[in-house]
Order: sequence, then C-alpha cells, then structure tokens
Amino acid sequence: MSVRISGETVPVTIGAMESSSTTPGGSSRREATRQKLYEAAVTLIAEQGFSATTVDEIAERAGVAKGTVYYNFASKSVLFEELLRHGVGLLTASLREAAERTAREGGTRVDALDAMIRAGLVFIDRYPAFTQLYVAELWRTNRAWQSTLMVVRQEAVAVVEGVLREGIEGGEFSDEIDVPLTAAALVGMVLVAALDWQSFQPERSLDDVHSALSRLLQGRVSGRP
Amino acid sequence: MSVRISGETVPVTIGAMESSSTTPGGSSRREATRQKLYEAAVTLIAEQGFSATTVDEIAERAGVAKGTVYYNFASKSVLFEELLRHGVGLLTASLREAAERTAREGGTRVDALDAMIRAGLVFIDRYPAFTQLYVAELWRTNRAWQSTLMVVRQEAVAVVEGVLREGIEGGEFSDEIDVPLTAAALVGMVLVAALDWQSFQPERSLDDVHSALSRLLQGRVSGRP
DNA sequence: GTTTTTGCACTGACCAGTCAGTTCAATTTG
DNA sequence: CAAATTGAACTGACTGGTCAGTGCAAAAAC
Repeated sequence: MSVRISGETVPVTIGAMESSSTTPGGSSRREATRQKLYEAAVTLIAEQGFSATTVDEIAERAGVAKGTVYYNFASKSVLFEELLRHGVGLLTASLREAAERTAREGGTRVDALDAMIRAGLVFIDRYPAFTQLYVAELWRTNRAWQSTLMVVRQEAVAVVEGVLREGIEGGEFSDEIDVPLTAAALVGMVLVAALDWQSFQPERSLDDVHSALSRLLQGRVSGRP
Repeated sequence: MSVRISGETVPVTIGAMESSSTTPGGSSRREATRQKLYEAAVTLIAEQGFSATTVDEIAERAGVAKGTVYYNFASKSVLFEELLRHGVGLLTASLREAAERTAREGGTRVDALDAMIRAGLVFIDRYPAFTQLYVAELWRTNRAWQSTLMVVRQEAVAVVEGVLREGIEGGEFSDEIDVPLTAAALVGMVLVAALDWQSFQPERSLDDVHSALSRLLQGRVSGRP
C-alpha cells in the first residue's frame, strides 16, 4: 500500500509495523546485522555518495546477503535515513553530556562551549565518514530524507543555542549576539576545521586542533597571547 | 592566425579552432551554450547530487539536446569538473580583491579578514547552489575530480592564510595562532553560517549575518559590547 | 517451530554515451 | 547579387549496461 503526497509515492506501513524504523529492542541478532549494515553503508556513502553506492556493495562489505538488507530495511533510502538518525543521535548526546558535565563541575559558559568544541572534535575523529556524509547531505534540497535531516540538525544545534542563551541570561555573553547565527557559525568552525584536519593534515593531534579553535572562540587571535 | 586592427592583435577564429576544454576564446555561440549548461548543472547537482542528476535533465533544463552536452564536454564528469574550476575561480578572485582593496585603503589585517568574510557572504548569496555543491563534494574521497578539488580549495584557502601570515609578521596577530587551522576554521565559520542562513532563515539580511560573524571574529562574544 | 539469513535468478526502469543525420551562418564562387 | 559550399554546432533515437527491488526454497540460528 502507498499514498501519493506532493508527487512522491510514500509507502504506508499499516498493521504489521513489526519493529518499525526506530528499532527499539528487537532481537540482538537482528540488531547486530543492522549495525554491520550501518557501518558498511556509512563508509561507502561517505566515499561515493548515496546514489553512487549500490545495495550490492553495502551487502558485500557487511558480509551479508542482499536479501538480508531488504529483510532489515524497507529500502535503500530508509537504511540511509535511519543511519542519519542514529549518527546524529550519538553526536547530540555527546554535546549535551559535555555541556552538562561542565555545568556540574562549576565551569563558565565559555568553558561549556569549549568542552562542546572538544566533544565535537572527538566525535568527528571517531566517526569521520559519518560527518562527511552528513555535511554532504545537510543543505541539499529536494531529497527524500530532507525533513529527517532538518529535525536532526535542529536537535544538535539547539544544544549550542541553549548554552549561548544561558550565557546571555547570566550576563556572561553580550546580549547583542545573534544566537542562531552564532551557533551555526560555531558549529561550522568546528566542522570545517575538523574535516580539513582529517583530510589535509591528519598528522596533527586533536589537542592542536582544539587549542586553535579555543583561541578563535576566545578572541585571542588579534593581540598578544 | 591573427590580424592587426588599430594596433591590437586580434585572434581570428578560422576553421578548426579545436577549442580544447579550457575554453579560452571559442565561438560565442558555443560559449553561450556552455554557460547555459553550467547554470543548469549547478542547480540540479546542488539539489540532487552528482550521481542522481542525469545528463538528460541537464540538457532539458538548459534547453539543449543531449548530444550538445557531449559535443561541448567530453563526459558528465568533465562538465562537472570544469564547473568546479569555474566557480572556485570566481570565489578566489573575489576574496583576493577584498583583501587587496582593504590593504589599498589602509585597513588593518582584521579589516581585511572582515572584508573577506563579507566577500564570502556576497559570493554565497549570489551562488548558493554552487556553494552547496562544493561543500558536498570537498571532503569526499575516491572520486574522479578529487585532485581538481584539492588544488582549487588550496587556492581559496591560501588567500586567507596569506592575510593571517601578514598579520603575524606585522605583529597584529598573535604569533601563536596556527595559520592553516585558523584559516580553515574561518572559512568554515562563514560557509556554514551562510548556508544555514540561506536554508533556514533566508529572511535575514546579509548585514545581519556579517555582523554576527564579525563579532565572533573579534572575540566580542563574551563580555559587554 | 519461529525468526532470520542465504543464494540466486529475474525484471523493469533508467541512464551514460554514441552516431548518423540536420541546421544554419558565414564564406566562396560564378 | 544569388547560388553553392563548407563545417561547426546541434539533434535525438538508439544501445549496452547497470541497478533497485522481488520471489522463493532451503538452511541456519535461536
């Protein structure tokens, strides 16, 4: 069964619903297979892009039969969409944890931003392929998973925005800063610096990158150290 | 072959002209067709990605037959590669111009960076689709045009790095800043803030975005205005 | 005995690239 | 001038190949 919505034919899961996309519990065997498929898909799609990556390739790299892919995911797009949700979920949790830990330990909001920068770098260092793929898809229009991306992006950016707002309320930040734009700029700063680090100077340490970004955050670029 | 007219040596398009891919002169008809193809390709690829965009679509949107695409470009990849070169060339020229203008008018290096931020924003505002597509491809590995991208990226980033280095030499910037990383971070800041502006709050003015980024650059986030 | 996976043949849509033929503006010829 | 010629530019039907998704019987795992 399917329904036409704005020119796209969208499948409607009625009845059944077995495990559903959000994959809450499920048998651990199934979950392990899904995990293998995520891992295979993420690197292939990061390298080649979504359309250029075939389901056969994904199955082969995961060491699984093609039929298994379709047993676990309704389609190639759905696999990808769930992969996105999964990955950004990890990032958001990590950012939130960094902000909360800083607050708990009595740090300032600048400390919190700094901790989030580090958390972002650690994430990118650990999941470079995912980051790459996410950046490549985020600003595209007219794609099936567009709305998923927007929701998921907002979750992550909202964490940064939250810290900025708290800082303004507490008088730590100027109340003239533009919260959404500044948050986006900070995210971009970390994202692009980290991707460049990975791609073009992988020999640098995470601490190097972190301190360069800290300095920029704290306006210690112009003037003496 | 060439002809002298009023002291100038003017090339005359006679016969063959093979043309070659770099398209220096070429007949104006041909050049116009190429331009139409660039414009059609840039928006389609930005929306859908390279692999998901068909040559038929590009031809149709350009109002041209499919054969014409192959008459003008050796392949779909070559069309794309030349498009990349073309676009980044425009950006680099614009950044360089901003830096030079500031220097000529006696501005500081911070002024130069600020002018380059603005130039970047103006560029992205004018060519959002190109920017989007560039970001989506830049960090991919294993693609045919990988080397083109690296060269072309370095040209643009080098302009920023140049200004940073001059600022360090002149004592205006701390000599502890990490030039390549800071340049990448600055580019990322502008890129992501601008793309987010375009995608998620297009009603904001360029000046709004510019002043938010200026503030961040000058470390006026924490503390009073 | 139920769930999950396998292996593999098959289909129908789609698409990059080709090529024989057409158009047309500029040039040459009578 | 007009007719004939030239060749670059363009056309679009066609081809060979690829790939998402299907169907299913048998095996494996739990």
